[in-house]
Amino acid sequence: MSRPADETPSRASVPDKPGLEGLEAKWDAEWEASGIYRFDTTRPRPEVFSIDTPPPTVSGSLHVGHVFSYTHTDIIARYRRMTGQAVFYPMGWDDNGLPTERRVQNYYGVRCDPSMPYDPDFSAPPDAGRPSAVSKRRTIAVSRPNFIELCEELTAADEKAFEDLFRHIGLSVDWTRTYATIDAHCRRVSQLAFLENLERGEAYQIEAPSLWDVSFQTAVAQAELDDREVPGAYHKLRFSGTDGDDDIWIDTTRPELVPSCVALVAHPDDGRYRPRFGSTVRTPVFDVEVPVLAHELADPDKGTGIAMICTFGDTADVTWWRELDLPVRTVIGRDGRLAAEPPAAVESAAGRAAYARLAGKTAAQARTEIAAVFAESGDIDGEPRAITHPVKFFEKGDKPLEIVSSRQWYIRNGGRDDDLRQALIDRGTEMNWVPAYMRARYESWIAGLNGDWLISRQRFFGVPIPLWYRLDAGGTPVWDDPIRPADADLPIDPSSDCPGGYDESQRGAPGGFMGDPDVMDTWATSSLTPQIATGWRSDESLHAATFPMDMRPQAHDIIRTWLFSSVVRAHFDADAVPWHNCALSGWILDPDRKKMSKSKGNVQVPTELLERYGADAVRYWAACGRPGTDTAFDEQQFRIGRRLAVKLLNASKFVLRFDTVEHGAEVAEIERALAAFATLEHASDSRLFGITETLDQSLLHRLADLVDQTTVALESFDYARALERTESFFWSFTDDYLELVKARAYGESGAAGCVSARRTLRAALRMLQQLFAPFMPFVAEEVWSWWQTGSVHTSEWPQSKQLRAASADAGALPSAVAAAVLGEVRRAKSEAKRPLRTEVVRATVTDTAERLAVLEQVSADVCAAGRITELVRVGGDEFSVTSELAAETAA
RNA sequence: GGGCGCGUAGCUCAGGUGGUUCAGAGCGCUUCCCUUACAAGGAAGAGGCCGGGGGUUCGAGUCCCUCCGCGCCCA
Repeated sequence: MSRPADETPSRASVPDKPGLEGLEAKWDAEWEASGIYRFDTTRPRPEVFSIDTPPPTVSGSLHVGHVFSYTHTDIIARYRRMTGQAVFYPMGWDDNGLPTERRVQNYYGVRCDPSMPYDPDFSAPPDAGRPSAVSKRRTIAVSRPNFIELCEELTAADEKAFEDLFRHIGLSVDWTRTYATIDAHCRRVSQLAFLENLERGEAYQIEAPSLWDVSFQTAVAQAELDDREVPGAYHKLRFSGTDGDDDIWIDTTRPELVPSCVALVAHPDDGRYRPRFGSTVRTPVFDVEVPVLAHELADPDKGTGIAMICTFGDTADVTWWRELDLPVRTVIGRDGRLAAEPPAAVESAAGRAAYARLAGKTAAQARTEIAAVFAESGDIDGEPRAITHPVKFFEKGDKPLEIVSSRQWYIRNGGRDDDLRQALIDRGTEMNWVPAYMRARYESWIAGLNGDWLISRQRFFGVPIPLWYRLDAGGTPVWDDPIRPADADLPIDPSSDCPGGYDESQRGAPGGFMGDPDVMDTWATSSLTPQIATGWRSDESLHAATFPMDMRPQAHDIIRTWLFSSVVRAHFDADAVPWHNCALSGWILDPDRKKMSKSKGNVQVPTELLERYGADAVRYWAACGRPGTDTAFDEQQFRIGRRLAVKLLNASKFVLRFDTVEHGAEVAEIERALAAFATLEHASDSRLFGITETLDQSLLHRLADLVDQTTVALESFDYARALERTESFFWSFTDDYLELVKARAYGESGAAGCVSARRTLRAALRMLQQLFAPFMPFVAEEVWSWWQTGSVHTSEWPQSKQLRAASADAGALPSAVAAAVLGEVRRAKSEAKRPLRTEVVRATVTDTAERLAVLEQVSADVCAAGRITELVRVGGDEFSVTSELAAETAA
């Protein structure tokens, strides 16, 4: 009985009492040691599957949302790996941006002062991390490079926690390939891409009105806006006619902006005001003469149908100001307060006196004050009327945005260029969207753009704009001709690095230079993750093997930001799409169907769930959430997943026992037949399989169908369907097939039937372990290790061809007929409240001739499983089974 | 106001190109069973005019229209 070693691997390692505990740590260590998830850099592009993993924001805490969508991606990665592709699966950390900046300020008690030089001897304050101590002292000013060092120090611990979580849930990430969006590599890519955009004219700076957050003291981009319904009040104000014209009454929610009023505007078709177009009126109290103009953006149904244009109250003002060529009369400053002096146009003593009552006040304070001023002058009609109206906010802010004029950097995105806009919409059609309807969100976002992408931010913790400006003899910056660094010097920080040909003493001095004070928006770096991960401009062979990437997984709420901006960058950098497939995941909702978020306090912590149910069970729950669909958090699903994992352990143990346990059949003959049977892959002729029984052939037929279905589903990123089909098959495998062949596998009906059963069991088990591997990698690897060599995760994905050959066209019917009869017999026993092991003296099956013929082929198995002594078949139209149970024996 | 998605058993959801297979799964509930893989299990049962109304068709959860309700994105 000699057998090749590789056909009898470690049978002894099937445990008596298999369990799930400890599998995560065991296999994570094993995978790390064997390096099976490392990217093979020698493989050519067609054999590579590259994934643009979303870098999680590491400044927050972990929650189940992280487990959810990352599991979806991992399932695809594992499937692709089993199909033979080299999977490029890096991990990034997003530690660039406001959330980290704020945490560092509070944690260390520091503030960033970009004007300070780098201090190489600086170290973190000793009381860092102790809020009570930090809050009692003054904040320490540090340079931007020092501040970034503190950010890196603080985020390192968070990144460790995320990596631990991601390892615990079995992400098959190549952990040798990680990046952080604030690290030197990312800063370099971000700056280099910006400089190339600048050279090609895709980036430009301009002094223009832009949306401004007065709390954060920074400009913000269109993609970061939220409209919020807030209370306001219409103030009906009198503008007096000139040259004897009637007065005009306007409704405004922002009366404090009257000193910045530059015109009135009504719709060109509005008969009420048409006679007045071209005439002028005088503003109340401030007494400035302004024109009455026409523009189609004016809404005749709003208020009195005529609006005042101020510089600037909202984005409509900006449009009117630009298109009607109006002057600027600024009153609101960057701090959100009214400037000390009124615009020059306010000349009258009364006007200036009135303005003095507003100067220095916040917009809200000034609003109250000016209502009093107008009440005194009689220019307001009645009391302000309370309304609610949508107002633009920075998504992270809590004060309404103001619009101030400032010098900012932009990247073109089609918002002001129809050709570019169309080109970017066309890029969307080059990508496969999962689910397909998500493309509509992308297209409608682009269609609604009304300006280019503002990328400069007046913040500290971010990637600096890598430019300097010459200062003329008067110390004024020469904006039009920036000094750019050499590529080799990147990344640079212009606040502490010197441009070539200058020295530090010339910083800020007339005839010297100054650094650009701004940093780039966090999306300006995140939009480059495909370039960052694939070695763009730094590892050209890696880049060639992995870009454009195959898959971008992400949540649907950031299509307008991350997804769109990435397409813009790849369009410019590579004249290509950044990836071929966009897989959009949904959100986790709490059981009340509300989105989970920290602020709502309904976040589930994954570590506890992983402890209680195991990683495979948590992954099971995640995998049940279909692509793009929001999924409610349901702890019940974890239990089901756990039960499935346990079932796989037990079913594997059961099937594998038949290698050693023999009953009545000729042991030597069975051993010999099984020895010749390694895996189905090695056989090409159906006769060689030795699978002679109809029920076994039928199972293989259904298994072939399953393999085809799951393969198709996974190819189209529909992991949920693949899991559902596999799970459903698996339960019928254990509940019906295993019961039906149990006796035969024990050898109770001869050697041939025994061999057929055992081979089928082993072939099916092997494939089921593989089909489950992407979903439940730990338990799959565990049961695989009991009898196979190597990792299941690098085994070849099952193919249906050999199965079909072995199934001899048996079809699915024998399985269905056998299961149906067995089910009826079980029901009879259940209804009689008798144990399932009760003997059935006679079972009479009524069915069609075709099905009865099939039943005959599987009757031995059915009788054995149902403990049926005599099986009688009767022709008929309606399927039914009458079971005569053996008499109850006296207790 | 515009766009997208969703409304199927008490709950969570499946139902690729309309046709005995589409009226399903799991959970929950009820009953039974310690059967030699599994009692952190197994077997069986009850539960639904597939949101309402029209239409196309020989035939519609499945396609079209409309209404109602819910969610998300954008104005």
